[in-house]
Amino acid sequence: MKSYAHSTRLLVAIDCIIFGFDGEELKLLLIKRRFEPEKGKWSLMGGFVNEEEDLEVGAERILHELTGLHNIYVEQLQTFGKVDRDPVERTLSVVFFALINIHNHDEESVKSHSACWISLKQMPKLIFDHEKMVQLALERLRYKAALHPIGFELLPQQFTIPQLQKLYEAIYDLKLDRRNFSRKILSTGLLLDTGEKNANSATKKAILYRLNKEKYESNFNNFWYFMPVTT
Amino acid sequence: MKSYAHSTRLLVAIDCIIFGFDGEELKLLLIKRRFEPEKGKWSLMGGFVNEEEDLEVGAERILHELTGLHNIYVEQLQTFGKVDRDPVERTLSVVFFALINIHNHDEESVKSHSACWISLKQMPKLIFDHEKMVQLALERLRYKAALHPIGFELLPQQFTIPQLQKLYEAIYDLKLDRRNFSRKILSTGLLLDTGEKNANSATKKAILYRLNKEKYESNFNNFWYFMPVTT
DNA sequence: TCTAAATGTGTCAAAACAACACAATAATAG
DNA sequence: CTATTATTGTGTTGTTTTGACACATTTAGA
Repeated sequence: MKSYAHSTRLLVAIDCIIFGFDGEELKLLLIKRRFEPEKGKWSLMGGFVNEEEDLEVGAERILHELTGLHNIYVEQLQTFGKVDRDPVERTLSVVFFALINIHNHDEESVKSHSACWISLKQMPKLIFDHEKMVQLALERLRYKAALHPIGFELLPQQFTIPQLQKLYEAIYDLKLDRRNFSRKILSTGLLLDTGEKNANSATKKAILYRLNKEKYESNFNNFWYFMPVTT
Repeated sequence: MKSYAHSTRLLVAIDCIIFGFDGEELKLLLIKRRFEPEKGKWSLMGGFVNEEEDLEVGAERILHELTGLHNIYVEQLQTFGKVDRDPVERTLSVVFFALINIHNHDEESVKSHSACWISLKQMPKLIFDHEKMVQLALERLRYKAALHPIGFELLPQQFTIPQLQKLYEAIYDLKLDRRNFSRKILSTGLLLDTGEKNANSATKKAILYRLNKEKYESNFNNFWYFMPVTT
């Protein structure tokens, strides 16, 4: 048997939601679409699945094409398959989201794609159902970051507790108590004191930490309770 | 423009993981595959996506075909797309999982598909990558049921607290303290006392509760902390 | 050297939690 | 009819965690 006697075969795309954090705001790397329809409009970075390519490999290819990076945090979000989601032809979109350090990317390839880091709070209109994808990705990020230590993927190797707090505040769009946050984070044992201190600070220099990799990996699938419960 | 000038179109299947609970064990509704390859082997219920059919609609169609039920709890899990996952031809599988009351299903259609409720602890070998799908679905169920009140989907309309506890113990494969569990569940306000008591009990009859729908819906996306933290 | 802004650490009362005890109910055995 | 046994409902207690808040320390710049 070489194939199933079934005719409906669909075009399959991969779209990537790329999160970054600039120290103040949560941002997305968006591109200006380079072909019709909707040419010139804001869009997620995407591409079609190749014939002999696994989905995850396709996602990495597409992410690499835009950012120049390998080995970044990627997770499959969901597949969007509404019949009319693409006006040209029915196209399934397998959506991934990625977390990267906003300062680690290839400026050239970003430029050549007319890509831009845009704050989640100033999101422009996006093509097709891409806004729904972003919405879902944000929910998933909030969900996951509240329970698993993935926030670190958005920060540099060395970071301070106040930086980490600002990140969580950006993700959840709320203010946290400095002292309680610090206590909670330190109690996880995920942070290792590097001995160094933050250089560029106008006031008291904060301690630089790095991630405790062993603890991170061994306990990744445990639940942490980073966020306060809101009932 | 009528289509994209791109040739790779893929066959897309939908596979459904159907969870049930018989009062003691967590079970899956599995079928014996009715066509080649792997004819006669255990498999998840599935089918191909129709040309003019949304993914969710396809999932409901497939679930209805096997169980005779409509309006059941369904959630998209993930899309499996390894190039060689189906030996015949590359086929994407969009996987859904469903939670149903094990006593609500059409015996006839279940029989005609040679389907069977099988305990998770006695799972047979499954075709292709279906075991991975089940594994992922179980993880997702554990994840979700710890934080959101979806367990109720597996129980009859009226249920007792000991029944609910047995359900959670089955999902997480652990023993819980009866008294602490009761206190925690009641404190959510999700349970309404029906005034009735469990009939078929050899000893003290337990209070029958039903779900507080308003609370269920309004607070569904809040986090509940049903399960103890294991750090 | 004084000020202002940010950081590190500590306190305390309230809430949540795990471990455990005891009384009430209902079928069954004697 | 009573004792036994299994199960259910509810309470107690000491410990831990949490949220709200105070105070001292560091650094750049006035």
